[in-house]
Amino acid sequence: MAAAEWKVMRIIWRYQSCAARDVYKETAAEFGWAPSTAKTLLRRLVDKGYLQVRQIGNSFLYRPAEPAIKTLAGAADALLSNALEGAVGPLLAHMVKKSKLTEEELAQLRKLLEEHQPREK
Amino acid sequence: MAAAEWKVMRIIWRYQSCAARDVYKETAAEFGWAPSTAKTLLRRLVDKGYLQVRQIGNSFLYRPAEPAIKTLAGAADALLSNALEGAVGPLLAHMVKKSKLTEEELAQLRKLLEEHQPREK
DNA sequence: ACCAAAAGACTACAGATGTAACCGATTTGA
DNA sequence: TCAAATCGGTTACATCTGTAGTCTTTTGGT
Repeated sequence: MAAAEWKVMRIIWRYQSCAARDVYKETAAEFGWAPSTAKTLLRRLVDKGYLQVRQIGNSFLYRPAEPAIKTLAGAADALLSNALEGAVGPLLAHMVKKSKLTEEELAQLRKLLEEHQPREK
Repeated sequence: MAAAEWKVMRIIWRYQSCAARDVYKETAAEFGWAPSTAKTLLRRLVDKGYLQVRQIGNSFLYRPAEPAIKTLAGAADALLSNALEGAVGPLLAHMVKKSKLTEEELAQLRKLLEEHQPREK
């Protein structure tokens, strides 16, 4: 998924489900896109299976084809396997440093690390 | 950076510094690429500033323009800002679950999480 | 000194991405 | 009811990516 497509996905996730118009209202305001740009992106996301559409009267309702976390996890996996094939530690460290995390998220991550079987060196 | 480019970067990182021939030997063996494919990728990576070249005799020596971790961190940052703009927790959790980490890496991550200032909810 | 091998440079071309105009159908406000 | 706004669909086009052929120059071997 390319950057412009992520922008559209984020909007859809926020709305949970919305019409083309909602999307291009936002992309116009946020990025100055022409409506047709948003429409093209929506079509491509449907083609790729990231979005589903349902017709409502003369108009269409877009919604994510799968839960956001699944899509995100897929992207993360692509990065991991594309980029480093195994040497993930330092990258995770970097991401933890740069991220804003809530107390619950921190707790969950600590728990995961406790449970994590270390790999032999 | 696209998938094919990552493949080349990984080879260069492994060699630290190498000639075009080393790269296309590997890409031929691993992915069945024609030598020219590897050469094109090398050129593009130089154009984009990911690789530096130095001439050695009639030939060129390629090496990373910046430390691998910096390139990787950049890619991770792009994913974070492209994809989710803030809601990193569940993604990190996913990555931790899927990763193989050494004992040292686990320790470092635990330490980072200890020190991490939680964000207000 | 010559020729085959190898290096890098240039060119190619299909598919993906970023960005958008135009078009015909329909809804709707006046 | 009639024109304006809107909808989704189709088409466009420049750039980037994946993959590779060709050309010219260098060079190592004989």
